[in-house]
Amino acid sequence: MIEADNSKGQLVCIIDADYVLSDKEPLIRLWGKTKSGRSVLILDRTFDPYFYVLPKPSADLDKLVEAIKAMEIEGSKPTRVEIVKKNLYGKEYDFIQVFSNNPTDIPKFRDTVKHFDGVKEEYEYTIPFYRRYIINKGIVPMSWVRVFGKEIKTNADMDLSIEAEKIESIKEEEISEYPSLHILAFDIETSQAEGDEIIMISMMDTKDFKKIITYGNKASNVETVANEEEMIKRFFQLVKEQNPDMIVGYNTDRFDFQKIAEKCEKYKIPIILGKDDSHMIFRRRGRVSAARFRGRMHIDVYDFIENILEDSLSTEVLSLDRVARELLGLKKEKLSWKEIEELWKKGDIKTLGEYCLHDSLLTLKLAKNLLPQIFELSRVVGQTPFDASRMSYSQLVEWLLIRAAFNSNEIAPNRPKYDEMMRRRRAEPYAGGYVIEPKEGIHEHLALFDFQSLYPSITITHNISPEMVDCNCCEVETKVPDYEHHFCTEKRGFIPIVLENLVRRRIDIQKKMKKLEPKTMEYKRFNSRQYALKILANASYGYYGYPGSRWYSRVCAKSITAWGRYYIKNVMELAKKLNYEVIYGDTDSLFIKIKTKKAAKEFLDKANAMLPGVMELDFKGFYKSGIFVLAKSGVAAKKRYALIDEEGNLTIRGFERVRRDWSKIAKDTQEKVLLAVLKEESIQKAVLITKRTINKLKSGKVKMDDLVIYTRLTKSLSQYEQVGPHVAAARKMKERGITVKEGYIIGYIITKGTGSISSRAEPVSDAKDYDPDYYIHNQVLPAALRVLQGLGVTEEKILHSSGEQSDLTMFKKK
DNA sequence: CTCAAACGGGG
DNA sequence: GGGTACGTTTGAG
Repeated sequence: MIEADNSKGQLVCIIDADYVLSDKEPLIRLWGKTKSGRSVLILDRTFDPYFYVLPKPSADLDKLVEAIKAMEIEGSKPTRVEIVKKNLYGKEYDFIQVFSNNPTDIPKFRDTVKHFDGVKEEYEYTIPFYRRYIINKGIVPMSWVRVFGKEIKTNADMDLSIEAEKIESIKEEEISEYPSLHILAFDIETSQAEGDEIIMISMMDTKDFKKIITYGNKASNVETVANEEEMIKRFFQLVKEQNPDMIVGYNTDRFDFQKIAEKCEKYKIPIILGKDDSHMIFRRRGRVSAARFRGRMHIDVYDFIENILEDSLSTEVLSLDRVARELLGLKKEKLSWKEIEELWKKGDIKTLGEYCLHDSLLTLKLAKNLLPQIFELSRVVGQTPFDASRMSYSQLVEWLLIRAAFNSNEIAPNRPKYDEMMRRRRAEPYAGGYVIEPKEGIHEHLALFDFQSLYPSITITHNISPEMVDCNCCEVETKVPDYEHHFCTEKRGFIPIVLENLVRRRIDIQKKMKKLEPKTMEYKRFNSRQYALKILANASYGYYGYPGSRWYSRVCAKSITAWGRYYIKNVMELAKKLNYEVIYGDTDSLFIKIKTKKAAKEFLDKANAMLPGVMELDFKGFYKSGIFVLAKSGVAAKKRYALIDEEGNLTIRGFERVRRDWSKIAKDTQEKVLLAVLKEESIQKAVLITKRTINKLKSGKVKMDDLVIYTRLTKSLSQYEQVGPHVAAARKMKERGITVKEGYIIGYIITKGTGSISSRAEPVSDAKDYDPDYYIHNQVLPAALRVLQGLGVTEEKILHSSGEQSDLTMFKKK
């Protein structure tokens, strides 16, 4: 049956996009699925890459156009050169649009053109071709299109391939659901003991397919092959057989696929996991290289969690077990590195297999849980889930703005050059949000109020946009508080318009949600979408101040925080005038001592009556009591708090996280302290645990194993300018004839004696004693205090108190 | 105080 | 299709 009926077109949801060069011409490929679940590849060869040139005002435009037309680089010439009117920061100019028939020509042409007489600047020469295409064609990933064209044959493993003649986007309102997708999760286990080998691979998909592959030992639940190489080949073969639409994993960009790539290089086997016959590529994108295969989207759930979701999680440790516990309520029995190697050595493949498969299961469940959120984010910014799931807040805002710019005939400003970025980074920090530091102690009967999206509201209300700063066109009615700038009140700025649109869409969705049952799929989809709209609006302030921003503007960023301080101070003054005590306030939220709901509502109404535009204060609820701590560390003040609500639920934030370069005794103590607080509901017990650990350290009875600190040598020994403890220990090892190289992880113990910490760092094998003071004050106490400080416990209290902390035991879960 | 260097996730 | 992390923490000097 041919579904590509040219009269009606084919309805396809676009999941991914890329391009290939075919006969030296770019061929755009859109990878999608129909409602009935058929996979469709759409090909389009009608789109040409281009960039813009801004001539100097003095330039002879026609002459410049001729010069650009005449240039020839490595046999390529521009295919078309046109003069177009476009806006840059709201002002219209004549731009020269330079087309090519090959995307790789664009940087070459740009490099040549920039030296031409009469050229002021070049623009939009770094927009990846497939992104340029979907933006210009109005195609939104994870949305539907109707494609008209003829069916063709390709080498891709798809149900249908269409050479497109016309592609129509379907409006968001018409179809908002997703096609059903076949998702496969996988996980690998490795062992450092035997040359860093991959010892096992497990898979699980949404069609009930499960598989564990290993080599060597046999077990009933696993498939055993001859060796590592065969196992990897078998993995590729199984992926091809199952032919899922997506592959998902946890930290697979940085770990699993890196390991697989290393091994494939060693065995000289190609990594073919896509739907065509192309190899896997690592697309460098800043810190992380994204593992990409064509036509089968790889989503690394961890990337998305690290970039975006972390802010809304209560766990501060992003390991698979902790994230799964929070989001799914599922526990992962965590095996340590050592335990995995022991199971492998013992040949207990059955247990190891179960463990490995369980990780695939958790990853699959996590993906099912998070993909709807990734898809909505993808829709809102108009980038593929592959890209959107790997973007930071700033990048998401940037791509949202680039698409909006195209739609309003604006040119996207360039990213800053390296020097400019460094200059921005070194710039003086400016005043941020207004903070009222809390008085020490426990505060009761707290009402929490916060501004609904304070910074986006300010941006919209006061028209904060770079091209609107200090205009000459209108009467200056309102200046930014304590700042010699004003924003135009006649015209609307580009960014406020974009934000207004986000806010309006969010309000519409929230209205629709009120009519739906919270359990329905539609409700959940809307909820994901309003969340996506919210985080993008909230990230826009940060984008003004982000050094890599295309729309960087310190004036805008400063003005936003200045207005923010102005409004929250106003609200605080109102509270004082009404004789309410403000206990704590930070940027956009404040805790006020109010006892009744009625009084809270009255206060809220009075506050909102004096706020302009879309600005609005919300009442978030009552807390029976709370403690707030402002832990000064360097320049920035980190906010930590512990709250107990009316139901008796305890919320603590800003406490966890000791890293791997901490000793086991510090990590264990922190974990026990946290458990005491959260599970056993006793701060007193937590203090006792810490005291006990300290006493044990003093007595000298702690096992040396628990004191080892592991740190990686990231360069060769001679290259170090600063000799940290691990470097000092490594140098001692070298002197004693042990090989140490870049990349090695050095284990050391801080021993007794005098001098710097480094000079007392001894390699594990040589350490005879340990310095209790160091482990108490630099390891155990900081780790425990990270949790306890927020609960009002100080170092002195742990060291000197008799253990009586009765004033704090009220912090209990019900 | 400034500056260099390491962490995260995975095993 | 030119994006070379990022924000935070620790210890040395």
